[in-house]
Amino acid sequence: MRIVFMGTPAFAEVSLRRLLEAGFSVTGVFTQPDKPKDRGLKLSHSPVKQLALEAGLPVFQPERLRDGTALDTLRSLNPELVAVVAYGRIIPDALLGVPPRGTVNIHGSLLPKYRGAAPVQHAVLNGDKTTGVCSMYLASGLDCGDLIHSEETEIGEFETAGELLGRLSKMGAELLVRTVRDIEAGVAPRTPQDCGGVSYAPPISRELRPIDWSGTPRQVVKHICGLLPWPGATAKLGGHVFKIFAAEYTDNKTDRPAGTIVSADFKRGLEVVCGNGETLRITQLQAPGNRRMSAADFLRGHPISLN
RNA sequence: CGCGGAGUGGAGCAGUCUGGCAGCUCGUCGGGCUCAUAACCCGAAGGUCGUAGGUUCAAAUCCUGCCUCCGCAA
Repeated sequence: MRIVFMGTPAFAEVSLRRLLEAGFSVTGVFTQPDKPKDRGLKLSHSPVKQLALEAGLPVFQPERLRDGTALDTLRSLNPELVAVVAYGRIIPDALLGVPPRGTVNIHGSLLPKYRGAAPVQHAVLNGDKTTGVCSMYLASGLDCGDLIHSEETEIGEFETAGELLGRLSKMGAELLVRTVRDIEAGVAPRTPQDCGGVSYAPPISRELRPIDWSGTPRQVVKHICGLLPWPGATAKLGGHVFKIFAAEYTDNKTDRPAGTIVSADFKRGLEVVCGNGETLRITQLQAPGNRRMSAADFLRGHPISLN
């Protein structure tokens, strides 16, 4: 089976690695163009490109997919199947028509729930107890193709989107291998999505960062977890805006208003009132320009006064 | 040359501008007090101030090179 792989971030890299381990013939890899990144704006390439280079696979990084060049490239690779995992672009219909066995995609949710760019983050943000991954045929339209396989998993109470993404990437990789094998054997199922259950998971943006203390402690925790590792939920406490990494539930209740700091010492921790009067203890945070540390450590050197 | 911050006992920080005894809040160890404590009191150990040079009577502090770490932005 000649496969062309399209993908970009770490989530996709796991799938490509698994495909190669499973012995499939990957004849070309499409990934997003290199971009200036990090301190010094060094040009860096995607995890998928990194792996492709190590594996000696041809890498293609078209700036645009609709100018005909990408189509010619894909045709010249003569794939039987195209596998897309978090490529970061809509694949034009013209490209979908190239591989005779179709174009398959791994998506980080149980479609039709959470179509779009950030299914994993939204599953966490919404406080869902479970989510999953699924494989599907790519069709024109956002994540609306026919389903092939899916697998469900529970979301940990304090599991971050990043951690969940890591787990789902492994599940997705296994699912991809299984899917490709089934297609190869001609036994892959094909089920249209249930249009009644459609919901969307738009890209995560920085505007989502500020914590709304009027929510329940669980909602706040889910907000924190859903925005990690990026962009991170923020809270204004004692005059500074902190990035919040972790919090834990307490047994305390108070009638003070939401957002009030009820304790800020390294013994009791940094405890903040939520909407229903229950409090949440912030355990890991990061001050501007500083690195991440425990709330207790931070308070040793930066006392916050209660008022 | 994208912008910026930081390296100081085990932790988090102050001190650097204006050079002059190594400091704060904790932790650790020993002792004490209390019905009790995430409480209090007394005492102790623990630091080549990232590194190499320079200036100086004197450098954590000023100058120069280097190393390491981190934030923002993408």
